[in-house]
Amino acid sequence: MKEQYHPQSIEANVQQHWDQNQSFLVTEQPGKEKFYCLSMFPYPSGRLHMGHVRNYTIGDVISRYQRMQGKNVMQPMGWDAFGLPAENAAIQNKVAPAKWTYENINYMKDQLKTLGFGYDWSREVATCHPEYYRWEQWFFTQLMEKGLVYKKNSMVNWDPVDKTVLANEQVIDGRGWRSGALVERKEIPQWFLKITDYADELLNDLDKLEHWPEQVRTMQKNWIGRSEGVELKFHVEGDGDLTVFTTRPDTLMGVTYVAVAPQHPLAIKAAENNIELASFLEDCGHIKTAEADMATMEKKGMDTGFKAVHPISGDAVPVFVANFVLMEYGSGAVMAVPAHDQRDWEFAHKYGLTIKQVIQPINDNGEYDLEKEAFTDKGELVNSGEFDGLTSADAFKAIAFHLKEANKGEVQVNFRLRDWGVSRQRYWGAPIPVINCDSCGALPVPTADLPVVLPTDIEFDGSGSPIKSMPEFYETSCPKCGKDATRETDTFDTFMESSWYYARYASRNCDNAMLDEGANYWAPVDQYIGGIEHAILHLLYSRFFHKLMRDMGLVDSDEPFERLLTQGMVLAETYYREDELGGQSWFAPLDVKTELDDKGNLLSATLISDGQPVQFGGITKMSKSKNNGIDPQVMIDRFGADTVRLFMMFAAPPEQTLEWSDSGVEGAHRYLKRLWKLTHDHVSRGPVEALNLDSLDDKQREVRRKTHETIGKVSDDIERRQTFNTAIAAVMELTNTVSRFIDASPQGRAVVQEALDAAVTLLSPIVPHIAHQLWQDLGHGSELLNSAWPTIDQSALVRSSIEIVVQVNGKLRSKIQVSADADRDMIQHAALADENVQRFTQEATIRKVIVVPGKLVNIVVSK
RNA sequence: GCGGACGUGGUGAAAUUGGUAGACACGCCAGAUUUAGGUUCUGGUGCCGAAAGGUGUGGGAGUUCGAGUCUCCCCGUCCGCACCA
Repeated sequence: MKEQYHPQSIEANVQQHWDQNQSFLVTEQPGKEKFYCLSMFPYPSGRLHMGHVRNYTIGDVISRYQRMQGKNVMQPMGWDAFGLPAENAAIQNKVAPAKWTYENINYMKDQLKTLGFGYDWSREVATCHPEYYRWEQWFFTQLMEKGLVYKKNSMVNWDPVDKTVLANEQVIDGRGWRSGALVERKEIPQWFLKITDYADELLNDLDKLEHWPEQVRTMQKNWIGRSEGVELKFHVEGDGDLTVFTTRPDTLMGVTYVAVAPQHPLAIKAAENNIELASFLEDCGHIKTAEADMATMEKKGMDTGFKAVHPISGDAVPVFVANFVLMEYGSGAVMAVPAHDQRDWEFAHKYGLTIKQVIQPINDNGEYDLEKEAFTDKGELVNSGEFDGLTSADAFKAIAFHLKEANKGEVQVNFRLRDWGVSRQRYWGAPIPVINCDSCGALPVPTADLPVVLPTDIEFDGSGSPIKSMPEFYETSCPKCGKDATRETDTFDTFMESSWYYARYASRNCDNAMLDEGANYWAPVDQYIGGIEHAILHLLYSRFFHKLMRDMGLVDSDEPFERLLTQGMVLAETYYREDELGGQSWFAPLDVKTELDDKGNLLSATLISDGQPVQFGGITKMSKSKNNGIDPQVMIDRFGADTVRLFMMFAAPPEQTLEWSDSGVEGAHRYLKRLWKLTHDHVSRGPVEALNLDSLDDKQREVRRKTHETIGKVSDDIERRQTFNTAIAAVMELTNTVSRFIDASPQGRAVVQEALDAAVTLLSPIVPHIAHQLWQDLGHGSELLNSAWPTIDQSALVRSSIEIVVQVNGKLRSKIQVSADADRDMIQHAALADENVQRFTQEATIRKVIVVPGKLVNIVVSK
């Protein structure tokens, strides 16, 4: 055994050993318990960042732990390879998206290998590969046949200068990020998947996901947003009926106006002869499609001049256009009750509209002031004619019944969830497998003609997708009538690819179907690990896809992910400068020099290369677009993979947000050196004899107890709590105990051997390379990777006496030792007899004594 | 704006079921050995205080024998909001 710890050579040797033995190649083994451990696959942005290291280390720790529990573990890896950054790189560096992507994959794969993750690389997928997306295309054609796909108009951000559709991310302060032009909302036809058909099941099945974090289930529940209400009609004089949905029909008699979206036909009709209104609608077209922007903008509206007839009272109320009403949501119209809805209240105040109270607190309990704000609680009806005196709940039923009788409305369940728009007007994605024929309409590409391969030999200049001006791609013939037809040139949303990759890993080599029986052997994923930022969209779409695949007979489970660990984001500072057009260029934190005051506040930030100031852009998740990803490579090169893995797991519990700082890496490295030296010193003293439990002295028993307590603690921390930081701290305590234990006797050394064996094994999922080496040095011929996880010897845990904390009025005053089997009276007696305790109880009256056996005594006194 | 989380020493954090606040580390201070593979080892370290002791988990209130943990209000930060992935 070498005296010095040399991570670079050890890691290279151990990785080569795993490679040669194909240690992580797995196959289906009926009869052996399987464990599918999956980390969210990365977008191949160029280099790994710390968020990846965190994610993949967690996955690897869990995989190796489960393997040592004797399970058949699969841990695959692949690439979420389509997406916007490849197009941006193409524009910036004049390199084709495919070439850029594949080069990034190669580089990042090497990085993953140097980190020693136990992946079965034979299952690797890259979503930009035709052999992957052909099955996605096939699946889409099947969904078309089943009627789960449709086309409708929907809004996009249009850059009138670059003549291209912009992602929300590419719209900054209402302008295109490259052109600086004011964006316009534009409606174009797009493909949708009917996720709303599955809304109920997606909602109800959340209850089955016991091993998902509560917060993720809550977020999904709120996102799906099931609500019961009434859909009703207002007749518009000189036009047709206006349909609205409300969850508060009890407030119907308080409606004093109705509002429609700027894109609503009624608004457009009203604007035909109203220049002012037309100009208002034009202004409304310059807000980007993101809901956050819609919700935070100034609420504005304008009277259309139309009057709507109240379905019960028959009163005429004005119809307004309001910029906050969404055309995509519901019918694009809402009824407004200013007295009982805060947004309506503010709008009514701004435009001088009537505020009519129809609800009051029951028995006048509760305070409110309609002069200051809306009263939004439920209560009892007033000013509502025949409904006066009813409670909100009863009024809901009565008004719904009334409307139903009059054929003007009915009870309806509504979802906030909208159908999934999967069309993108971009190049770097999977082509949508549809052929448009003038006579036959939109038809799926026949299975035999799949995949529709995306041409990769292209020039990309950023002004629209090149395949849209490539006749050799889009010119084709109709599969039905044979006449000339055109291919769809839009591509899929990249969430399509990431919605089913977990299943494809399990059927990786199947070339005649989307999935084979491997998918049912491995699915569902036993442990899924990924960033909390995916809590809603990716996880909801995957759940939807799994149910679609189930209904097509491809898998037989209901949910894709059994247990979910949502990793907290790794954040870093951001710095930028604005250019003349108002665009922003972002600088890597490592290239910026900062000055802080004593409290850590930022005084100044300058770019190291030119010494000029840069703006601080806040602390945000590491991302390509803000250029604040920290490359782990420097750290790996300097300290080795084990140190980086140990440090990352030790820094914080996995679900917690982590503000990146590298202080402490050296501490992790130092610990591994200490562990190495401790083992070396022990081994160099020669062979160790077997433990003889009957002959141990007290100190030896104490070390043994620490060893077995640590085994229990670490097992629980890894398996149940998934807090790897405390697992590491526990092993550190154990090795600290061993370092302080000076006993060169044969049994003393046997106790140390047991402790070191345990420490090395317990740490092996986290620092597998050094552990592999130390295990051999400790004299074991077996392969640590395949060894069994250690178990607790209960007899080692027995204590003869325990410490009890004594408080007086809740304040710690003393600690006493009592025998482990002492009862309440004995503990209380010992506590009251304690010298220190008596100092605080002598002059006072004892009111009460609380004894918590095994823990503490609290003596309540008063003067 | 809406939905979800988070806030503990100089720093990362621990406290698992309401029961010793600060485990384990980083940093810092003092000492020892002198350090060639990013030295090593020993001791100290929340704050105030000589000590006894007091005080302390973003701020304010409350429940309890006892609150970092539970309840309410406020402040701040982060994530998501359907075309970043």
